Amino acid sequence: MMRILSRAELKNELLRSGIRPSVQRLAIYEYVYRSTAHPTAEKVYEALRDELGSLSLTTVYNTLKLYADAGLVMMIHIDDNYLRFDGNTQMHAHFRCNECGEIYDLPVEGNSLGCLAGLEGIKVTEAQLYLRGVCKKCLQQNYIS
Amino acid sequence: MMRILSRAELKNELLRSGIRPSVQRLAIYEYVYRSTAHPTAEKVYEALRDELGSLSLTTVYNTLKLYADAGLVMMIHIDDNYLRFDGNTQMHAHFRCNECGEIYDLPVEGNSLGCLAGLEGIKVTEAQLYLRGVCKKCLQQNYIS
DNA sequence: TTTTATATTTGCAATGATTTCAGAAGTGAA
DNA sequence: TTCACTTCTGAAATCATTGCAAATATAAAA
Repeated sequence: MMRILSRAELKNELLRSGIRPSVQRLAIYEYVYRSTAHPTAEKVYEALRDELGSLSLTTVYNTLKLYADAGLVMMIHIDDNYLRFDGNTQMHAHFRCNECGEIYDLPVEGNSLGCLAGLEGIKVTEAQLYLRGVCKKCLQQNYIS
Repeated sequence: MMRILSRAELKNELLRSGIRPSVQRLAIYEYVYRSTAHPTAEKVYEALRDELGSLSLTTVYNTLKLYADAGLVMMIHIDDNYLRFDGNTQMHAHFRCNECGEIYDLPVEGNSLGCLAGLEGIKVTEAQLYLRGVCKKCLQQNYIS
């Protein structure tokens, strides 16, 4: 588990990736980095609009795309309707509850790609494991009702 | 590896799932079942339109959704731009080449979820493993040029 | 400090895959 | 044949995401 970074350290992360840390960029990075809710672009926009005084949804999309290309955030495609973003770039799986729509992180232990065959001669740069089903909370509620 | 089913057997598969095998439905099922290209709805539509004389893109979408809910086909979310479908419902991973866009199947051996923690009390109904990178063919071409 | 060049942000319009919807066509039972 | 019900169709609507050109901010040079 990596230590939680301060705002100044997040700024340095951007610089290290060759990205100039404008006010908007740092705010967007910090929000996604600290969130555990896998926010959509819209969510990031709503959360920061007031705080920043001025912000465009286009900027949010552009910036998150920039970060995804730089490997600073992960794009999560588990939702049928929109793209989500995750500031945690360490290997982990995602579980989406079909009842409540919530997305949970699942830790991955050991070699997650050990079960895969046919990787010879292929260059893998990214791996995502998505699970769906019903979460603990919804299972209990369904049982009661 | 499961035996390849005949058209009559595919029809029975539909009936067993409580789906009435109309001309359109059977054609769509058979096309996705026999394809290894992870076709989009548009692709299915183009491939069957002439053969069937009459077909609506809406029907293709509705039918594929019906099959996905019934567990007869898998929805593949690996492509940023559109939904793809896979008639192979056995556990396997998908690899998408970032250069050519091609999607390949990767066999999964053993317990693919063995590396996961935090599954207690959760009901998992679906697992998808997506990989991205550069495929063998594109790696060779990049080296030559 | 001003000028200048460049990078970033903004808001609106466009895009396009997917869905909605209401009517048409098909199907099977009586 | 009629009736009730299911399926299909095509056009219009939806809406997340992207394109674009103008506005603004920033940093370096003069």
